[in-house]
Amino acid sequence: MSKEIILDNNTEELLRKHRLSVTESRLKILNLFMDQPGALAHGDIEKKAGEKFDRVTVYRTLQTFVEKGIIHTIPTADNSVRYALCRDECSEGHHHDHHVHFICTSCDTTYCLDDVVTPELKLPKGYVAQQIEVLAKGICNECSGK
Amino acid sequence: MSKEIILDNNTEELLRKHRLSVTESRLKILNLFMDQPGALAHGDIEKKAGEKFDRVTVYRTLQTFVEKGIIHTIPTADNSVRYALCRDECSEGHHHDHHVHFICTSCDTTYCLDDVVTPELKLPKGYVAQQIEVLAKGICNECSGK
DNA sequence: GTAACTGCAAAATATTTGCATCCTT
DNA sequence: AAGGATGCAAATATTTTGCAGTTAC
Repeated sequence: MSKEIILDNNTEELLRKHRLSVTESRLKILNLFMDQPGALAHGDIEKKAGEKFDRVTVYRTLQTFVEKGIIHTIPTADNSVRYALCRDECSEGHHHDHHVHFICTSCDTTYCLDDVVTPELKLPKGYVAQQIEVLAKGICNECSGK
Repeated sequence: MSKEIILDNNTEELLRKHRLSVTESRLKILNLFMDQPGALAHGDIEKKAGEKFDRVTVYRTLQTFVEKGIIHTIPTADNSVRYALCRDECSEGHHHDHHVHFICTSCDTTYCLDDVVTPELKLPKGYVAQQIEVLAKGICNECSGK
């Protein structure tokens, strides 16, 4: 149906832009990221996709996307690894993740707050920062309004 | 037997303060943390301890220490989990990790920069931060001087 | 002596690799 | 047609659990 063509348009273009062949798994996984505001863990993807693809494919797809700069990992204090879409400024092998990540302690959603700028840090003498990540925990927009 | 109370004084006292029984594994693992400025991953501990204790003991000891507020986990973007000593303000079930963590891309040491204050963040409307973690990557004091 | 801790074995999870087959270009 | 991607099987690695023996208090 025509609905699928429109839906896939974005993602397909994104894949081509990164010189990746357009496959069903990649389109579907990419759509999962597009369809929701937060970040996804490996497990989420297996579940949400309705156990459609192999676990190994998910691993390899995520790894490819990270390498190509389509998604990035979000640091978390617990062991879990979460992935989120990169903004346009990210390019292969060189992420610009200067936005803030926000984890809601109520609904457990992880957001990339693209518009929140990472503040300046005064580091002790001798320390030179190349990249700064900010990870905020608290109550998100959705949950605080209810 | 009566132990070398003086040597173990620091770590032993710390364990007692948290009402943990003082055992050899706990003393040794705690000493590993005391003896170096950075953070340790589970694997580091197994290695540094000279394969003295069981892997399971390390898992359980680290978990106990985290629960009691003796150490805390440090978020990292790669999958690894690292642990570092908490400052005095940390108490059971309630960490005050408002200092900055710094990972040196040269020597791969993780530091807790206790004196660097986490800056204020302006979050979008509806978002309320309860805890903010800052993770800086770059060149550390040691490495930049060489 | 009792409760808590450790170490071994084994189970449960998570991640990686090899290879034959299928799909994209 | 050629190269890359997928899926299955299996190898590794990581983390958890149960339980018997040991240690701390």
